[in-house]
Amino acid sequence: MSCWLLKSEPEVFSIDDLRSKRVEGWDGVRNYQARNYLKSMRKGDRAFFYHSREKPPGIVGICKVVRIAYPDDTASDPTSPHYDPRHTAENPVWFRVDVEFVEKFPRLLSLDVLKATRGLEQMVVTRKGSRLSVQPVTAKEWKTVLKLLKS
DNA sequence: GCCAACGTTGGC
DNA sequence: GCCAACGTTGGC
Repeated sequence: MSCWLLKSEPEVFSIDDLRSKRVEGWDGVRNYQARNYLKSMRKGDRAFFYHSREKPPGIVGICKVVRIAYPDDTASDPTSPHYDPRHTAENPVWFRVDVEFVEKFPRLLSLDVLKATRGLEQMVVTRKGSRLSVQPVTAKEWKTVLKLLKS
């Protein structure tokens, strides 16, 4: 089982939105590297839910993959901000997975804290200029982050 | 809201 | 296939 980190602007889609919907398609990803990570996700994989463009940004909870990658229809919708004419039913370019709410942390683990935590120096999200919205997380990093909740 | 860092596009 | 110009992301 792999671990991931999914970024979302809470103004657009927050952990609370996921909690009330229970399951939601993680759509709108329009970056090839992020898409490739989406496609390598397996059912049951867990992901940190990260709020970006927040004050402060950070990890707010956990969700899990309940459906593996399938075509992201928002790419076929001309009215969608994520529309891409190259994407067709025959040749889908963009994909999404479905994620289910697992838990919301009692407090946010801020990016500042993550950056200052020993063992998370190599974590993708703590690296400068890291814009990837779907990121792999190592098992070790996953445990280190969870430990922060107990401190 | 600014802008650095990054990804993509397209002229050549 | 290089790389300048452009668009976007996201911390600050």
